[in-house]
Amino acid sequence: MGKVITSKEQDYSQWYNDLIIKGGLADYSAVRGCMVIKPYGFALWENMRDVLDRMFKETGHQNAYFPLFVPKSLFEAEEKNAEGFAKECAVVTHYRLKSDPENKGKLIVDPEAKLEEELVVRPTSEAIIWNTYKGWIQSYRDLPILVNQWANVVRWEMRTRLFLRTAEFLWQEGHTAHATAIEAIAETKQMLEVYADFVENWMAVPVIKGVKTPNERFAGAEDTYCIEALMQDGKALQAGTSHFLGQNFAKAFDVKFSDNNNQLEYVWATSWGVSTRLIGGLVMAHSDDDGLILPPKIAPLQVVIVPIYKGDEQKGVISNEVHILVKKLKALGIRVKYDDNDNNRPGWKFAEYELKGVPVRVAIGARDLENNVVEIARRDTKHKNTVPLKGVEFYIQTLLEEIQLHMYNKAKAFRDEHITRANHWNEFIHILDTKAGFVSAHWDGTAETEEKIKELSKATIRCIPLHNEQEEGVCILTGKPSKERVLFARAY
RNA sequence: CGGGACGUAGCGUAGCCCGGUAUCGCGCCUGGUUUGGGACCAGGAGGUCGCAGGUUCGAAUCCUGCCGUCCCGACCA
Repeated sequence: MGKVITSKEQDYSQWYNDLIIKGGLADYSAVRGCMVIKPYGFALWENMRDVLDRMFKETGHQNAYFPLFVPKSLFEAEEKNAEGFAKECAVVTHYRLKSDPENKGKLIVDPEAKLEEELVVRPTSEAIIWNTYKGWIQSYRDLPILVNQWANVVRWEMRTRLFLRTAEFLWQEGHTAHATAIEAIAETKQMLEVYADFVENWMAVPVIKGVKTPNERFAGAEDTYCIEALMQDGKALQAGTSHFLGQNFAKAFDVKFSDNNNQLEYVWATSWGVSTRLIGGLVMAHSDDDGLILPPKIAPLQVVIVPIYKGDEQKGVISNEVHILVKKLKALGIRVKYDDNDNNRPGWKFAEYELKGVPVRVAIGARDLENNVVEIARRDTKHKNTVPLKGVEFYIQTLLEEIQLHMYNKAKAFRDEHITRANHWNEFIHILDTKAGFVSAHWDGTAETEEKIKELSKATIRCIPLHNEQEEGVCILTGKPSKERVLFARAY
């Protein structure tokens, strides 16, 4: 027996860690709070990145790259943003090490090499970008600026979790500049739709689109839109955010443009991002006790073919047949691997690829060849089927689509079953403690009540859903009047 | 930053209470037999017992300090 995964039931956190580590997505590293993304995990990220990147370009954006370091004076320019991130910033104070005169072979920070101005390692890039945009924008003819960057950022978190929250993580951050508020708001909403489209249709994770309350808003934003996903343990996960920044950064960095009446106006801004955290969400939304379950559209490997043979002669015959099949599958654009490694037996391979979440497994043995069939196993349901070898590539192509759809539908059914209405406080707590998931409830709209609910229940307002149904009611905590329900949940 | 657990071969562990140079499983190497759900036999390699001090003839084991990791909480994408 090889790698054993802790069951979800027994210890959800450990189950999650086991999937990441034993599934080969990532490793712990020598750096506290930082992880190594292994080739299999990075291949998954690359697939996600490529799709998103294409979507960004289709919506008119271009990629650029801004510095990792932000001078402190720039960082603090937009006060709310700076305050919001201040307590999780890594700061560079020196630029040189030297040999320790008292400890041979060791190094110390050279006290002579103190920077005149500290450099903040970016927790997000609005500051450095808006400082740059100031030089790019004079006229309305320079607008809009639609830029995205793929980058790493650092947020010095107290507590880390693989993919969900690490000190350093990879993400993309879009930063756009517009002549009007209307246009900037449209951009903010457009990118939210792009994220929702990506997460639902490529990652097979259903999301709820909504707006954050002022409390939960991005520091420095006028409005934060989000997509919220639900994990199998009933906790919510913010999967992406898109911010309407108003003129806050333009004012902080003095970015003005002349409109067509030669009037000077401050520029309107947006920013939006998704990160490697999505991988954590993907894992927790779909996987089971046997390992990862990856949606075909972004799985690094979509099909693995395992030969079953006695002796080299049989293996040769099977391999000849498989090579033809591999070619056919590749011609259809399917990512396939033929695992003819002699070191592991079929049973081992079955378990290993299930652990890694490969959507479809094809097994071919001598017996199958005699009958001109192969055995097809799908990862999501674990169903096995014997199908004719002839035309099997089309069967697989269809099956991959079916798996993608099934994964989404299953996750959506789970999500929908876990949106529960609560009308009284006791009911609210009871749902959170027993069933979890989203709780739809009335709230009086004040930050104080929101805080109080969070303190008492550990649940936060995940969002006010877009196009939310208006309904008279009373706040579950204070009994004050409310005109719509909002979604609460305990969250990652 | 608080609470808890832990640190012994690549991984998972026993030994620690009661001090005598380290157990077992997986993995790895060699050879052979195997291959339809994590194969078997035989032989073999691999260890600063987290780090630094201390006690002792002798420390994985006892004492002190430090470091690190994970889990739970507060904070956050």
